[in-house]
Amino acid sequence: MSHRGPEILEALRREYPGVRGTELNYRTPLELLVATILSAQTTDKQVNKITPALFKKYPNVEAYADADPEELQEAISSVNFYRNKARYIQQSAQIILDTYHGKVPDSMEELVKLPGVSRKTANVVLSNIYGREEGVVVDTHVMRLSQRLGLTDHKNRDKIERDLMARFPREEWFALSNLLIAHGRQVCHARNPQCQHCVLRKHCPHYARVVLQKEKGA
DNA sequence: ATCCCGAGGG
DNA sequence: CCCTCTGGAT
Repeated sequence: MSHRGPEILEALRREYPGVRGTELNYRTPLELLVATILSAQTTDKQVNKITPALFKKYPNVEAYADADPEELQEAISSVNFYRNKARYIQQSAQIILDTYHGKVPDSMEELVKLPGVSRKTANVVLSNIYGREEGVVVDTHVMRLSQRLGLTDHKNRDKIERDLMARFPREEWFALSNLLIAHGRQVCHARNPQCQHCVLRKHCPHYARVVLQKEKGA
């Protein structure tokens, strides 16, 4: 089972040589933290559409902390769960100001204390900004592909992350996250996975099942 | 109708 | 484990 790890990574690297990190647009740690909070159950494209104006209106931590809650909501109203997210961003900003001298913390332990930040968001910030691979970014794509590829039997995010961390060496965690996400977006879709174009077919139990189903149906 | 780089609460 | 939040694209 775990022997497929290196082959999967190698095939994905060949397929997506340009993949480096997040597709979210940002210039500072704070901007990435905010963009990542906004990206929950929302496409990166959708987030990138609103962040230029948002970052201009709220240029620093103080601006978010002092923001009028309704104005902040309005500024992000086109993304999903905007009321929760506005609250998370403002509360996180206040904590960063009070506890971390206005600087976005650079450890998993501190990041996950922020409201709206769990391991997934923390991993995005840590790996993209600070070059730290404390874990694997388990988003909806990584979750789905890990299950289809038989890299995990779990459906819980943290358990899937543990399985991936156990199967791949730490120095591959960042690349693995980004490659699985790229493949999920381009080929291994939630609804109609393009298995005919998939470079991981021969490693994929899900594909084997799909083929079997077809043969039986035909 | 279903999905998108989820998190918090029960 | 489950549910809610909740808008825009497909």
